[in-house]
Amino acid sequence: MGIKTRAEPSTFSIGALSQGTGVNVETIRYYERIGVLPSPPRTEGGHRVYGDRHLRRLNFVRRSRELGFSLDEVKRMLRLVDGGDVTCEQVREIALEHAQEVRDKIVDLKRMERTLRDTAAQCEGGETPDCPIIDVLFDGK
Amino acid sequence: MGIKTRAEPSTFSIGALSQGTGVNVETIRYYERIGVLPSPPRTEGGHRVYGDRHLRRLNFVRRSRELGFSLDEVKRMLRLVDGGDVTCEQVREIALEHAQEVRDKIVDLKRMERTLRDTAAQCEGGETPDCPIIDVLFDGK
DNA sequence: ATGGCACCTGTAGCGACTACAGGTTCAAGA
DNA sequence: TCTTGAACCTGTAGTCGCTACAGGTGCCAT
Repeated sequence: MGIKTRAEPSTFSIGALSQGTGVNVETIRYYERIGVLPSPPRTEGGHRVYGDRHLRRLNFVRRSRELGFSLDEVKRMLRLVDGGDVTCEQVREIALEHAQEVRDKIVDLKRMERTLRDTAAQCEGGETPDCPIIDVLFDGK
Repeated sequence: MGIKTRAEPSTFSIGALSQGTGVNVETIRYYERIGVLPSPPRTEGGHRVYGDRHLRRLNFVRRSRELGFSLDEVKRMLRLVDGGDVTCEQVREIALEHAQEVRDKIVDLKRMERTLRDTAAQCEGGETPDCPIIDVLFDGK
């Protein structure tokens, strides 16, 4: 038998994984519970033991979340990756669908902001009890 | 005693109020429970009876929500209105604070959208199992 | 051996609703 | 007047993506 030349893969605790990814410990356990992360092996005493593949996967989840993907979308993408037969097309579809949702949301928020600005502009901000903002909210434009 | 010349104020059911405001029946009851709407009088049998002031108030809530105010912000504004000594300044403060939150949110979403677009652009969308989107999500830029 | 921090499970809370289940009332038609 | 059945009632649980306990155990350094 040959000597093992490859180093043992590094393992770490949930706290270290949290540090390494910036994802909260509670959130990591939550992700496991809802099936976003696989259940890792445990120590005799029941502590979770993670490896590099968990780190990579959790970073995937974190980056996706930062881009506003829902956990459901993340799950769908991970399922494709796990299936092995993931194609660009499938992932691109999810990403483009999501991008459209984001654009729609931006349009919504811009409309809100404009209305807020317009309404507040009518408001002198004095001590008057007659407030145009209140009037608009009560009785519409 | 003189004849009453003013018409009886119109009253309506929760269903009619829902129709009139576009707010779900369940949501109206929810608003009452959390103290955004006052408890209306009831019929003998326990059905809620609403009047014009409820309609006005619910429209206020709906419009505020459409502008993205949280129910807590709505409550604060209504408290000012109810107090009677509402000043423009106080309401304007809430509105401007909220407008800033909306602007921040827009900045966030725009950043997301840009990243999504950039990433998806690298993706030919073919049958290739090597997907740049997946790569970015796993391993960062 | 022991102290104390990190870990464990399970549950409840947030915001803003929505969706039941299982029962009662109301109003219109026969 | 009686009978439908839609609309109403209460109370509870589910949604999403976490976060925050409480009450207990493991791990490691001293």
